[in-house]
Amino acid sequence: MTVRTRFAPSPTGFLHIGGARTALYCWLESRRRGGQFILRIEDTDRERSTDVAVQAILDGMHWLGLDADEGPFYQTQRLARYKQVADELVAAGKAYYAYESKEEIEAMREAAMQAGEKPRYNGYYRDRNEPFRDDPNRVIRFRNPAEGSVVFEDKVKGRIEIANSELDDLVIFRSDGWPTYNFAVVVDDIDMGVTEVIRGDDHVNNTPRQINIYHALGAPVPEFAHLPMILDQEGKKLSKRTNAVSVMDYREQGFLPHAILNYLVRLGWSHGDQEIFSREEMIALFDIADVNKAASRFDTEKLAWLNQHYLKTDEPQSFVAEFEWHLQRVGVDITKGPAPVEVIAALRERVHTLKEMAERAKIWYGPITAWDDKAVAKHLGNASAPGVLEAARALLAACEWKPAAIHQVIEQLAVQLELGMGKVAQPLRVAMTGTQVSPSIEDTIYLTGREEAIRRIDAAMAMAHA
RNA sequence: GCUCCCUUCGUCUAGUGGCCCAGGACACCGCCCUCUCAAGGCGGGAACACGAGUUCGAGUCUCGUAGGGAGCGCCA
Repeated sequence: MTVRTRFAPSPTGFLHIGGARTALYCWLESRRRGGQFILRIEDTDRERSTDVAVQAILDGMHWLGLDADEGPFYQTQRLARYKQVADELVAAGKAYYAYESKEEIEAMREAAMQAGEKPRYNGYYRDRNEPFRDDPNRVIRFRNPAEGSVVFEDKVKGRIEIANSELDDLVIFRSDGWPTYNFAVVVDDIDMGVTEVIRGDDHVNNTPRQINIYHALGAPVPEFAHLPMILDQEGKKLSKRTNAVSVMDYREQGFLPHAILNYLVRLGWSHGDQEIFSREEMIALFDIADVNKAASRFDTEKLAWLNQHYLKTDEPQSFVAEFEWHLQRVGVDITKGPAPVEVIAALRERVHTLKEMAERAKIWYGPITAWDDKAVAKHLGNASAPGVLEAARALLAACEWKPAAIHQVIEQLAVQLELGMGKVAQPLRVAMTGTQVSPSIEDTIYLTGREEAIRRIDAAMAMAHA
């Protein structure tokens, strides 16, 4: 039987980083084993599900390149099927109607807590054999086995056993006519032939209940793998308030999708000492059974390192489009400056993100907007600066406009004026950028363009004399 | 409260009884290189939560303690 995994988010928010890792692992597991990856939107919570969130999740998945083989399926479109299965369960005596109000249930829970027990349903209607009646409080509850225990071998956590006496008769159909999560997932996973259920470990405690439903339905139980949580830098639960949680936030911060994937694949999983994984390597080497049991923290510094690694080793062509997206976001008109690929070549070793790259590229697409006083004083205010600028102006007006040729001009200048490279390059750097930090001087000048470079030297000469 | 789960450098991790006075990576510090900033090279500090056991031998097995997390919904 072929392996089928599924990613089943509920559309109540954006695709967050933990969900992205779950999706990645599902995707990798299906890819390595030659199976299928299914996307299913769990939108039975009519109160909180939104179309905006559905779109955000789809966009996030697409941006990461985690394309599904099947779906997206929507649970809201499968209502008739859930009803049918629930009715079968009731007919077979494996589920029953119950009529307590929410308030009554709440009171029941509190009473149980008082008595030092788990808060749960007391089973009032379990053996009452109450027939269907039209009642606003009517729900369908699953008749959970009273005896024995449920045991399963989790591919991440290992053997897990929970006594049925710990489980109560959960609601599988709400009074509003919609199925609950625990029921809908099982019906869907059976119908969709899911063989590997890979999800967050906040679902571990639901698994025994679901296994009981599989049994009641006479369906084969899939394999389970529960992934530990991803915590923030402080070891706290990731929260929208203090962390970037949406994968699209990471896009805005200038991270490459592949860097995020590489970071995520190593968070909780490893292959010896290897840190860098191409898409193909991930697929070939990843195994859900090798995932760690413990929660891990999200370390933006390491993500930044990976991002830079890909920035400086990937073919610039492969991410120019993404870079141009960032250039536009910082208000750059890319027709008014150098080709973005050339900017990438100059900056890729000096920044960690595309956002940073775009910020620093601004100086080549428009006038210098700010002068660093210290830089001006130090490098334009010294004795040799005017001579350097003047000589450079003359040579740059005539040389071939290529970084290598410009480099020669600078060197020639240093020899001619009997100055160190620093004395020659720094005044020019300040002239080109208004600051004392930039890529190599020849790249900086080259990207500025001849006309503009000369204009900036003129401006700098005025400042040097003043 | 009850149930389930987790615990190796600051962080991500290697490690499946001897190869470990614990390896790699990020971060940090130092040196080198150098037109600035980076990148790169070299080097450094830094961990088996604790306590009992089992064993000739334990980071690795068992039990306990402590700490952390998740769940206990007509949310997913």
